[in-house]
Order: sequence, then C-alpha cells, then structure tokens
Amino acid sequence: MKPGPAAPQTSQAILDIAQRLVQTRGFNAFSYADIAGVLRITTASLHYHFASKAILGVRLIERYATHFAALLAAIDAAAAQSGGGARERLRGYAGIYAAVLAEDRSCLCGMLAAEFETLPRAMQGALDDYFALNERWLQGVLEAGRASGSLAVTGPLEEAAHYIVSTLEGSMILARSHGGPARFDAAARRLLAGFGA
Amino acid sequence: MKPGPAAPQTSQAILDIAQRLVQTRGFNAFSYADIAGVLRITTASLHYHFASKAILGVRLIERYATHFAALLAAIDAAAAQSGGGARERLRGYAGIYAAVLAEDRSCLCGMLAAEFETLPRAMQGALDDYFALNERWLQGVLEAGRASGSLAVTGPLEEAAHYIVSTLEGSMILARSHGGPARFDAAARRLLAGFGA
DNA sequence: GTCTATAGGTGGATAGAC
DNA sequence: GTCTATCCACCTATAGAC
Repeated sequence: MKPGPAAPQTSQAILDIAQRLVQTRGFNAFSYADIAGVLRITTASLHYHFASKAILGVRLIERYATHFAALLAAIDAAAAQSGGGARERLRGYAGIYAAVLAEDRSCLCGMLAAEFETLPRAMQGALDDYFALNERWLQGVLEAGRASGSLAVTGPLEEAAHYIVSTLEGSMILARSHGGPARFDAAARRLLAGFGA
Repeated sequence: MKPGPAAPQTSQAILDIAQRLVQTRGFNAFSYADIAGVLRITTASLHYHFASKAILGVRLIERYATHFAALLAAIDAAAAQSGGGARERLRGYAGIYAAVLAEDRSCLCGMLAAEFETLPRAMQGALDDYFALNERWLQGVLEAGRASGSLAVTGPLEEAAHYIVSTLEGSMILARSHGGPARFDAAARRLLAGFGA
C-alpha cells in the first residue's frame, strides 16, 4: 500500500472520540485532555491535527452532516428499489435516531443546539446547514407522501418538518436522562402515527 | 419593616441571574464570575450564599420546580372556576413553555437534561423529581380528558405524558437556535391538535 | 455579608526539540 | 507527528480581615 495523500487515521480517531464526547457530555464539558487520555498522545499533538477546539467542532459537524446525508440517500435508494414510499422513508428517518440512541449517545447536533448560544460562530453556521439539510429532505418526503396519499400531512410542510425534528431531538435528550430508550421508541411511534406512518 | 428571618434578597438575586444563565447558556457554560459581574460583588461573596456550584444548581432546580408546581395549581384552579376542562389545562401547560420562551430563555430543566451526564448527583436527583412532577400532572389531565371525552388520548398515559414533555422541550431548544418562537408555537399547536386540544 | 488575597486546578494554546 | 515545557487565562473554593 502506497502512502498516498497522508492517511489521516489519527485525525479520524480524534474525531471519533470527540464526537462521542459531545454526544454524551456536550461541547462545553469536554477538553483536549479527555481525547488525549483515550488516544495516549499529548494535547500538543492534538493541536497539530486541529489547531483549535472551534475548528475541531466545525469539522465534527461537517463530518456528521456528510454521514447523515449519505444515510438519507441510502434510505431514498432502498425505498426506490423496494417500491417503498414516503411512509418507509419517514420510518427510516426515525430509525437513524434510534440507531444513534442504541449506541448510548444523543444526536450530535441536538446536543449542540442546546449549547448554541455559547458556540463559536463557525460552529453555529455549520449547525444551521445541518438542520437545513434535514428539514429540506423531510419536506421532500412529506410532499411526496401527501401527493401519493400515503402520508397524512396537515399544514405547511416546513412546520411539519420542524415538528418531526423537534420531537425526535427532544425525546432523544429526555430518553437519555429520563425514561430510557423505550421512551424514545414510544415517542417515535406516536410521532409517525400522527402522520399516518 | 422588621428584619425578620434575614430577608434573603441577595440570594434571590443570585438565583435569578444564575437561572437566566443556565436557561440561555447551560450549567457548564457559566461561572460564579458571570454572576458576580452582574451583581457587582465578588465571587467570594457568592460562596457565602451558595457554598458550591453544585448546591446552587440544586437550589435552582428546586425553586424552579416549586414555581412550576404553583403555575400548575393555578391552571387547575382557573379551569375549575371557569368550568374549563382537560383541554384548557393542557393548553395552559403549553402556555407555560411559551411564556418562558417569550423571555428568550429555554426551560431550565430542558437545558439541564441535555447536560445530565455531567451534572453532580444531587442535581440529577432534583431533575428526576422535576420531570416526575410534570408527568404526574400531565397524566392526571390526560386521564380526566379521556374520561370526559374532551381529549383524544391513545395508548398508555405515561407514554403520552412523556411525548408531550419531549416535544415541548425539543421544540423549545430548536426554536432558540433555529426558527425562532414561531417554530415553537406551530409545534405546540400541532402537538395539542393531536390530542384534540 | 462583603471584601482582599490566594490557593490549587484545569482550560486552550504555542514554541521549539526530536 | 509527537514530544516536553511552558504560558496565561479562567475556574471553583477557602482563609481571614473588616
């Protein structure tokens, strides 16, 4: 195997650890020392890979958004292939959240949304993009479901998309502190039922 | 006016400022220095009133829960007097959240729920009590509404109560970072509509 | 109840050797 | 890429004077 354009394996490991820390503790409650401890390198080395915590935070959100977009594309592809419709796509969306919770984490961006006011501007902007991406996709699903009659969508699509994201993020946070995963599952089922899914 | 049992006006002011800080920035993102700066006293003086940040946090939750309970009692009293039923009480519940958001804050306990894993044990216990109080009251409302036919409640009452809290907390957090108060209002309306309120 | 002074710790970040 | 060493800002908390 040739070296190639510098395999960024350490950078990836840093992002993996940092992501879990944010998803479980929040951005303000972890430090470079936490990552360094797990990785057995010094905090000075971390700064080589990510010059500042703000930059690390932005990269974290961008990677998460990219991964999320891939999952949404996979849902679309699976629905197209199996003849599944908007109903299956909406269920798939909730399934992404359930999978994250099953790893005993919250949504990265849900945690960051709670800390929004304290985040560096660049992170706030990246978060905006993440939620815009989510809600754009959801609006597409809802629109298709309404058109085909497979989903019961009342009111503006944007509001409905907002509602879905809010409910899933909220029940995720509360499931981790009170009630456990079962609480999230029940909330997701109730939410989907409201849209006829 | 007699001195009485030591009017704790400074302690109250500290709690007021700390509460707003937690509601806007979170528990991990504010310091004694922030409060001291607003109040124009030193951090050493703050420690006279609240020996540790953990104790301040517990008192914050307890006061919030007590105030919240009073608001719920007022809703019950108003409904009893005006002949309003479960529907009005449920609307009143969402109204409490809307009023908090109108002051450009999130729910104190919603913010703390996101940071749950990082909080001192005593604060975690106080938070448990807060949510138990909320969900007990909501279950009572839902039960009454189901019995009288004024609310459309499907599934276990506990799950329904969980769903209501999760949705309101989630849409509050996201309204403050994305979408604004209108986003919360729309979500609350949609939530209530799902219960026939 | 409030102050000064300070302890003791942790935070993010940098310089420069290897 | 990783290290040692270090800086400086900030944090919670305490001792003791007033």
